[in-house]
Amino acid sequence: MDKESNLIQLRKEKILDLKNSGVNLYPNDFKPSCSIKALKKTIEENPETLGEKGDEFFMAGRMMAVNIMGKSSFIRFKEGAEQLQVYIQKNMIGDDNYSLFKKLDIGDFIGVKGPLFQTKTGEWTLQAKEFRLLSKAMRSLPEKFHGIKDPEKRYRQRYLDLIMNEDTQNIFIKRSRIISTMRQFFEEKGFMEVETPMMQPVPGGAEATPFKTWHNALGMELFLRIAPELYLKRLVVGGFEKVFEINRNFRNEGISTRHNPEFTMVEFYQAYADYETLMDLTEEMFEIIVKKISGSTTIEYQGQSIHLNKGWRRISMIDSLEQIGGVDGKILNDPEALLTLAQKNNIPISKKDRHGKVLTKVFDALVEPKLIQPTFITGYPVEVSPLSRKTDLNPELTDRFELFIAGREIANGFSEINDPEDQQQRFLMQVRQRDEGNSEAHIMDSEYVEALEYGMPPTAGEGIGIDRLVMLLTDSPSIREVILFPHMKKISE
RNA sequence: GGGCCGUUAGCUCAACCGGUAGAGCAACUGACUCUUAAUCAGUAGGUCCGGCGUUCGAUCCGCCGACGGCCCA
Repeated sequence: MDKESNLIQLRKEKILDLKNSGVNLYPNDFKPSCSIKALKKTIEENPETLGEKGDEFFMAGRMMAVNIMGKSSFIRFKEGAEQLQVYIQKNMIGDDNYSLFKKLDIGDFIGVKGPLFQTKTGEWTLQAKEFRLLSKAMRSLPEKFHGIKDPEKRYRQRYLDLIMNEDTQNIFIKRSRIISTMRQFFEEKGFMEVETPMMQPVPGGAEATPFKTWHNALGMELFLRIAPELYLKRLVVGGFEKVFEINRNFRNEGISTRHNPEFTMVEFYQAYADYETLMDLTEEMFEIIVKKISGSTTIEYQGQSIHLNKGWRRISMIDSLEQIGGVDGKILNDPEALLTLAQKNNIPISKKDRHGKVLTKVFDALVEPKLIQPTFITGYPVEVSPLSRKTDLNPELTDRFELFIAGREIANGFSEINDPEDQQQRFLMQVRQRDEGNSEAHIMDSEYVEALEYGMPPTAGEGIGIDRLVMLLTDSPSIREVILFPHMKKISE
């Protein structure tokens, strides 16, 4: 990877010395009694069983700090927020073991056995009676106080970030808990978890540029999915009336603080539900998750207080343009006046864009950034909603919502089209857009339409961006902070 | 894709107007049996992101490129 520094040279010589003196640098027969966390719990609950004559424990870990004071030393293990200090004395472990210990480095894994005692400051500390090397490190860790800060290094070598930065660990622990809480929520509501193809012959379910790949044996082009939507609805046709899938989607687009080429979404579908059912469900789910993760329904995100307790604002796109975007209501029905407004605000409009698309673009520019508190925007134009059911009283609009928090889209849900002829027409409208140069417009998926022709119950479905949700609940300014290995350019040479 | 900023020791960061690079921690040698950013004494460590140019002389100025961060589309 990089040139060998003097530090590594020295380390290699040391390792060779240890090997030559018969030390097994990588044994695998040491079994700790318990984790540090469990040990700390024991200390808290049963301090009377400890002390010099009390229970002895086998403990293992990476040495994160070493203080050698001649014939006695302190070392420190870290395990997330938990730490364990170990006291090693020459006359306890013997001359040979002690001189071996002195040759070891911060970053090495060691195992110790002994009872606990309290130092003069009261810290419970393991008194090592036995000591073993468990795994030798060849490279030295970053500096203990400042740790590792360079974002590039943190992302490319995430393991170092995780070793050195407790905050980073906490983000990914929270991420895991958010997903498991969500999974539990769906299961308790009677949803079944499924997995649908990540490689699809016709990429659909969203407006995005897909990644292409090739299957050799089948001799066919495949696409990494941009959404699981059309497969999940086939399952509803098949009789699975409540399904969800938590997995990756891939979009071949720019990278930013809010976009990673692969990102995680949950999509879920419920028969005999409509988009309003899902708004209620979303509020309920978020409240449960937020309480569990943050302990409160109010969170801080980048200096803003966000209140996530149920009863979020629901407002139509048209009303939001007027009330939140400050757009004169008369303009909204006047395509020319709206175009002038868009130009004035430097909103790029294509000549091919129909009125509903222009409205949506103006909304994105003037309203979306102002939606700090959780807000459902409803009544999306039919032109930008090729899979959403038309509103009964106004066929220009759809039974759809998007959820915005902290100025960002977090979720998108709607009552599904189950009229196969309507769906066919919508796809055709998309095909026309594609022909007119919109490379992100939907591709016709005739097999999906055929599935609808067998009959789909009235259904509503929703997708929630997990990465963005995790950003929100971990107060992370960039999506890279919540993805373990965000995509980076390859370093040449 | 565009704009701004950054890249110096293993890590975190300095270096005035262009005059051959410095600290803390880590490392190495030694002292030290209750330290906790241990302490004390000493030592070593650099392709200043890469290339080209300007200059007597470039970490510093200019151009090109790589990678990253932020903002915008």
